[in-house]
Amino acid sequence: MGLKFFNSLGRVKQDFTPLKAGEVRMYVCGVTVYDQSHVGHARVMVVFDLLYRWLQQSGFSVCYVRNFTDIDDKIIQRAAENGEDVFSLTQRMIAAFHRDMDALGCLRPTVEPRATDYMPQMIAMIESLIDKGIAYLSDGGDVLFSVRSFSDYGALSGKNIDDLASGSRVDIDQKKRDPLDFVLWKPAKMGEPAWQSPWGDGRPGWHIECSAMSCHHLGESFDIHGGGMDLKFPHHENEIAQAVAANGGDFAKVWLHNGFVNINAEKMSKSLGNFFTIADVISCYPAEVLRMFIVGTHYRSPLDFSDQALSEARLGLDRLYEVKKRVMQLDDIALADQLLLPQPFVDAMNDDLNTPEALAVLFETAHRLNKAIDEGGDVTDDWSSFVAMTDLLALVQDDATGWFQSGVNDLDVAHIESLIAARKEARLAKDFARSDAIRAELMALNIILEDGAAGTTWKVKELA
RNA sequence: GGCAGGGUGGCUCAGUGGUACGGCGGAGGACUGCAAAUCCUUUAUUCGCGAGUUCGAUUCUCGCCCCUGCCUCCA
Repeated sequence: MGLKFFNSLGRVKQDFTPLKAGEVRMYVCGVTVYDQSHVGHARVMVVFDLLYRWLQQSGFSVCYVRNFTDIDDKIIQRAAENGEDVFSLTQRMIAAFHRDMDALGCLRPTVEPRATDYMPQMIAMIESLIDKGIAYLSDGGDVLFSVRSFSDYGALSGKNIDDLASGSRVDIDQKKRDPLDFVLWKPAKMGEPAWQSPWGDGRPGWHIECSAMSCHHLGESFDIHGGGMDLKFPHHENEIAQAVAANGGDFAKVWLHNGFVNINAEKMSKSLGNFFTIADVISCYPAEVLRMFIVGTHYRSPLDFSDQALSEARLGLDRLYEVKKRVMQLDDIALADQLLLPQPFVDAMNDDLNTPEALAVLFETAHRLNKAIDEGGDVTDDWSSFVAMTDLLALVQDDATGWFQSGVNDLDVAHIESLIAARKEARLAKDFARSDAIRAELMALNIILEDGAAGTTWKVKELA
């Protein structure tokens, strides 16, 4: 079974064939850098990181472009609130974003363009749209895209212009010829950052940057364009309109949209204020737990965020680390010459990136490993598969012992180990009362002891 | 109002025209001085409701109920 994707454009699952054999060009909408990223952002980034890894694993050479929106109204507003320079705010937030992504195990894209570095490309695209009569300069000095001049408008989101217009929540703006027309370039107000253009000093509208940057790096037709479901309309619809109208070409062939992260069955978003930042979450849980939480649900399904959900992700990960720990305690661990992914895992990933199914294969492998260890059987093949799968998913990457002992300082470790040594003597002397007293003492400190063939090990008890 | 996506065991999450994957949890057992971990057995006559197509539907069709999202910035 080959690689298949559910293409939002047309809403069908279809075989994937890149435009150019062996190469995949993909663009993913990144973040607007005015604040910390939250769990919703984490989801997109992890989902497309998985896709990036999977495409490479499948033998493609991948050019992955993910932008930063570093100029926009919210950035200007936030910078003003902070009494901070726009550039310093965006620099800070980009650094924070990178920290979050590194913690989550997301690989850096091939290119991470920043909108402000692409003014000439955006201006050229807008000029081309004006030349073609598709964009116009309004009375207020805005350059607007005329939606009715683009016949395919609505193809991605399945919307019909007239339906949109009639039931619309869009404010009627007198400067617009049609309420759906959107801004390509807007004049700067006093004190705002501005760039020179044929229409005066100003800044670009939101949508044009993605069209300009994606086409600049990937050409006028490329393979995959991704982002959150909420970007489908109007953002992606507008990107298509701009790029196709200006350049011709098909723009993106496959559109992939991930579902939302919800809290209490409600979308997590900045505007509702019901969000947790990635930094918040990873201060309470190992970052891999957040990744596991995301990987455990298919990317297009809604994902309910809660403390309980994170705990469950952690417990699942614990099981995996438990196997790793047991394998590491084996005398002679070998890896096969080549780490082969099990076929069912490959099939699952090929099937529109079905990570829950892929995880099921991983857990089955873990179970077989445990069984083989219990029975003293050969572990090489399953362990090689286990490593191949966890490496691909970027899970279970920590040292197993460290995973279970995280958050304990050196002083406590010394204390724990001295108690374990004392208990060992008590056990040798068959003084089980003393032995149990020590176990109880450590349990009170949330430390669980495990007596194994190789001696006693300990781990931190997780608080549910 | 228009459009889109959902409703699967205690929780979570896959999936399929022939009665359901995995994880968490529960129960019993094995192992252990006691534990923990692991293993074994077990835990949905059932996949929102009703009707239809079919030898057979949770999976296809139609209707209904409920939930969420988009239609304004949003990953």
